[in-house]
Amino acid sequence: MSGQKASRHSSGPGDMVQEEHGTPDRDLRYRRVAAELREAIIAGEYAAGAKLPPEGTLAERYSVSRGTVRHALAVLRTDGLVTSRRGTRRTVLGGPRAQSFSELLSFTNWARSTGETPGGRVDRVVRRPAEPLDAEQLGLEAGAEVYLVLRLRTLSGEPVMVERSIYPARVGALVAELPPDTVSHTEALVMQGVLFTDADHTIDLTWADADDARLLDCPVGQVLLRERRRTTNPAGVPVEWSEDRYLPGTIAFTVHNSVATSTLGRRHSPRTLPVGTDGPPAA
Amino acid sequence: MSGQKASRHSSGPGDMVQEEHGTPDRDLRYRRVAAELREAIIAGEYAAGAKLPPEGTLAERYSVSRGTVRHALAVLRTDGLVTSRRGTRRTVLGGPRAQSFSELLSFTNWARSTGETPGGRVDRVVRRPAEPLDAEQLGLEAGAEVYLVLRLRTLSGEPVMVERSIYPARVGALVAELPPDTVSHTEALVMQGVLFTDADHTIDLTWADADDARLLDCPVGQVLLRERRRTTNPAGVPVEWSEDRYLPGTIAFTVHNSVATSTLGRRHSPRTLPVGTDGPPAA
DNA sequence: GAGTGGTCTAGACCACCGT
DNA sequence: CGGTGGTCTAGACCACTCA
Repeated sequence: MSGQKASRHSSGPGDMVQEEHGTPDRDLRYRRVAAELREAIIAGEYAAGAKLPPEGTLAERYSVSRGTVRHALAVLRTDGLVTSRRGTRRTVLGGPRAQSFSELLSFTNWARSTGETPGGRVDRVVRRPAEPLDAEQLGLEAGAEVYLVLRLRTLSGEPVMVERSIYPARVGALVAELPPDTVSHTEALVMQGVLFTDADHTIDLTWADADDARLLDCPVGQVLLRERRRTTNPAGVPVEWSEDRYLPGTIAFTVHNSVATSTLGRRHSPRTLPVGTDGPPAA
Repeated sequence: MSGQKASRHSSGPGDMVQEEHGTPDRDLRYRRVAAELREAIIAGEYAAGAKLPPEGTLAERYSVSRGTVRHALAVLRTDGLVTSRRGTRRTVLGGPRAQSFSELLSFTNWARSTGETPGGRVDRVVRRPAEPLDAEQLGLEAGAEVYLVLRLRTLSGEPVMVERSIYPARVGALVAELPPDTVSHTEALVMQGVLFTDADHTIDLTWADADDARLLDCPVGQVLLRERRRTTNPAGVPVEWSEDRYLPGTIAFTVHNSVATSTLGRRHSPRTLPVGTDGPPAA
């Protein structure tokens, strides 16, 4: 959402409706409508560039109010499936499909959604006092107890990423109890009632240290694509702080945004997180 | 927007309301409310972790309907300023503030919004037939005429990024006419009536070629953070296709997302765009 | 000027959270 | 159980696009 262009267009935050947190897809009417439209688009009933029927027509077709249709269309719009402009019918866009929050949050969910086979192994779990950056990101006192989980993640058996997740004590204790072969820590936590609702991501690059090199089977100093993520629960309390390092060529991050959907930004001077300037290790 | 968690939460696209394209911030009621709440939050009237007043109260306070308040809050939510959960009041989040669409779209706008001084110089403008990737991204016939604009971008005089923008003939012709010292091509285009409403971004890494090395004053083969961007107008017609290569350490990309706001994704196997596997040039 | 999307209202009901 | 946010409706009016 938000800004745009100067003269004719020009900014202004976009807007979105609220949403429920945990209902099967087709229970809610707007989701049902969104799902059916999405399927129709993907099935090719509406080709890229085609116009969608007017809201009123859709409302009749699905026997819902216009408001509900608009809610559904807003979902599709954020997903980057359709645009809209006053005065004309909505247009179907081509382009990549955005993924869901859970696919973003969890390597496992993401891999599964792409048909890949996710795997991994825990390298070590360490219980230690929070370092300054940990404390800051998790909103803890310096020195509070945290858990560090270092894992290698694989795709179809190939090493792809090293994940360093840091959890506050309460959450970390749950993670430490998980069976060593647990594929998705995130999923396990969710099932134990830990809620993940918001995440801030920072993407830049860094260089492999000894752990990375050993786990990814690459030289120390190898350039890696880095994603750092701070995830919070509905109350805004941080529940995870993770640094993921990907081998180049294995992954790219995609973002869709529009005048009605912001969320992405660039960062220059260190604001919250230092940018990866450390430079390649002497190695 | 979108998905969530498994058992209790679990996925499902989020949702957003539609939005208008070009009205001053405070004309619309929901924007006025959003703006005032945003200011109040930034001013510290609601600290991080604090609870916002209930929707009904806000509706009275601003003399609008509850629907309008919800619309405003949805804006703040997408910006990552507040969370929400049924049954409890909304919570104010800390964390980085999301930037606007225009800041994302244009290096110039972004730099200005951070207080930096953007600069740059055009290295060359080439009019040539579209290469296969260009044609695909711009939705043109192979061999259709496009304009390539190669520019060095600087921050406070320091080289930061090399931008290769490819425009379809109609748009390119406008760009080619711009005075050589035009700082913001995007802004200039907007003023000429070219609309930018949606963008797909892909972030990965690549290695400097001869042009990059010359302009950025770095060795050939230097690792660079790459952002490729395809921007479309409200009709879904591509208006720009750009590849930006940043020196490491100068920049990081940030994304906020929540159960109510997706847009970010990972990509593994080439779907639309090949991931940067080319590997460092023999150099 | 007809068609269509964006804004806004008023009210209803439900699901969930905490006390 | 009361408070609060999420869903849905029905209708109104306006702004913009396009023929």
